[in-house]
Amino acid sequence: MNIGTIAEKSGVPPKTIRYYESIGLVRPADRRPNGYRSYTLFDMRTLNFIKRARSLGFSVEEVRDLLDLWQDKSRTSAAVKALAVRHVEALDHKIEELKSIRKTLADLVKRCRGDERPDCPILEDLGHAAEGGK
Amino acid sequence: MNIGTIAEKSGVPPKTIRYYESIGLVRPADRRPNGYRSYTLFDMRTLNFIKRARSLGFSVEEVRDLLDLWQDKSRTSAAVKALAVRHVEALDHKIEELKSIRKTLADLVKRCRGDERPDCPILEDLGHAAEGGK
DNA sequence: ACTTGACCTTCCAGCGATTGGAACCTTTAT
DNA sequence: ATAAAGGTTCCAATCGCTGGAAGGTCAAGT
Repeated sequence: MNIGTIAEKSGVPPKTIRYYESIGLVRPADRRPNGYRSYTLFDMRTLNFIKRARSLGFSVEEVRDLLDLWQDKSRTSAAVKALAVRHVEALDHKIEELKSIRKTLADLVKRCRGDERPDCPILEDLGHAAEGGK
Repeated sequence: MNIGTIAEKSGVPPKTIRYYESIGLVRPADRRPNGYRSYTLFDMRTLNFIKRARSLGFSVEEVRDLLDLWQDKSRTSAAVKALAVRHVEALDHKIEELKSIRKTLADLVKRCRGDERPDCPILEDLGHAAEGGK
């Protein structure tokens, strides 16, 4: 399988696959006599694993750890769970942060008339943060 | 006021202030005879405005637009509101995305025993995404 | 046989928003 | 006199790709 084929089948672009190889996230692909990378179904599974893990918001370094655990038959599920729990906590933190921002901004938006006049509570908040915030 | 002083007072690090100047987000600071940047209270207000806007999640480009509107006395509050509404929508989108990820992952975590044994629904999900996802 | 187009290769650069560090100059305090 | 603390510039790194240039290879059509 050439890189274009596995890219299409896995949904991971060729550029990204080469990038993953360059940072050692996937093992270097075998090469054909012409220099083309040659992929197997094993590589497909790995790419799908990575893609899924990335879509769940794990960083590339976390994915590296997850791949290690995946391949390590003597792993403990506790180790995997610990990694995942940390990530859920990070997600919770981020969500709360965004919700707080959203609330502040939505309040300002609600108080802004949004007409042709220049006075606007949004700009006032940003401008007066000088006094209020410090 | 030297850059260190305004940095401390505004909470924007010197490095960041110079960066903002380099991308034209703030006007180039006046220079003293020795080459040091010299700041005024006007600059303080601008930096505070930027800091507040950034803390509300506006991108630097959005902050640029907001600064323009702030300085433009003939602006309409409708223009400001439109910008803010777009940003609230972007926040909502991001929050929903993270919540969805969090839910998926929290379910997997719940189903993982987290003991000394190797079998783990989290790794199973990631590994079998190959068949399930495609 | 030749050409076109689609693939593959490598390497370098850029995105966003800083931040760190090196190498150097100036001011302030001891 | 000297050392610490501040300022200056410029280049590089972060994270996770992605785009583009310059070139080699392959399969199909004329």
